[in-house]
Amino acid sequence: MSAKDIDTCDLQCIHEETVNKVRKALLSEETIEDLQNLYKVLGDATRLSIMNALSIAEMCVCDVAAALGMSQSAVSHQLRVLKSARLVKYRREGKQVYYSLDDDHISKLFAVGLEHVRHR
Amino acid sequence: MSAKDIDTCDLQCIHEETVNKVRKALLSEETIEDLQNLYKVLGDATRLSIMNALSIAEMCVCDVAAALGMSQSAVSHQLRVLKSARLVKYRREGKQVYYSLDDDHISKLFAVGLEHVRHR
DNA sequence: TATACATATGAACGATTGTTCATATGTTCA
DNA sequence: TGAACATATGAACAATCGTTCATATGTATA
Repeated sequence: MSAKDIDTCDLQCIHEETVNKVRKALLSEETIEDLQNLYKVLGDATRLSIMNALSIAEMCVCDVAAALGMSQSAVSHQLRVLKSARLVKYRREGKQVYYSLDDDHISKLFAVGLEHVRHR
Repeated sequence: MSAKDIDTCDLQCIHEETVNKVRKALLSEETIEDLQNLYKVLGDATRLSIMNALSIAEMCVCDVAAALGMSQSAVSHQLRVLKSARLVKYRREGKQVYYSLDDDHISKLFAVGLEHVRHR
């Protein structure tokens, strides 16, 4: 039974004070979920490559596909995901739609990750 | 045929200069893959919750399980993932193993994400 | 308005991932 | 050394995700 496990654990191993302190200070489930969604979007090589490209220049969908050697469809699908996570923005000009990183804040997200990865 | 598509695209829509410029400036595939792995690890509510908890206090596996209402097994599995991404470190003390965030740099990763999520 | 083209979207398939359950490892203390 | 306990790990199943293929939408131009 899980009740038994928890009890056993409560009695034998847990630092109750720490656990209570931590419990009170935890972020809300909603915030954690938002963070999860953000990082999940960033956790894909295709999307990171797209963001990498857009951090260099504003580009239309076709440009991105050509630069990365991907299909138009795949790029479009992923741009949609990036857009709904507010990581990229777009502007329409005639038939083309030009995408770019949403703001400088996004580059920072990218940069902090890079720092970690390169730090050994 | 994909060759036809690419040609059509090349002739009709691509800004060749931009594409070439971007191609040259792209991060290496290896770097992108490292970034992907990092963010993928962060892109899970359980692991974020664990990191959230550890950012408040160093804790043993049992404490974490109790604080988050999770099974010991699930916590252990995820701590392993966090460990291999160098996001947490541990020290053994008797039967218990105490985990904490690997360094202050990790809190920054967390914080930058939070900023984005909270910014509207 | 009809055609061409850039982009978006829906369905479906294969691959990846997180949990659970069962059990193994490793440490302490009698 | 043997029992108790904290932690780790392996296998397997369900759920989630990214791609492809086919097609729809929307814009410009003849």
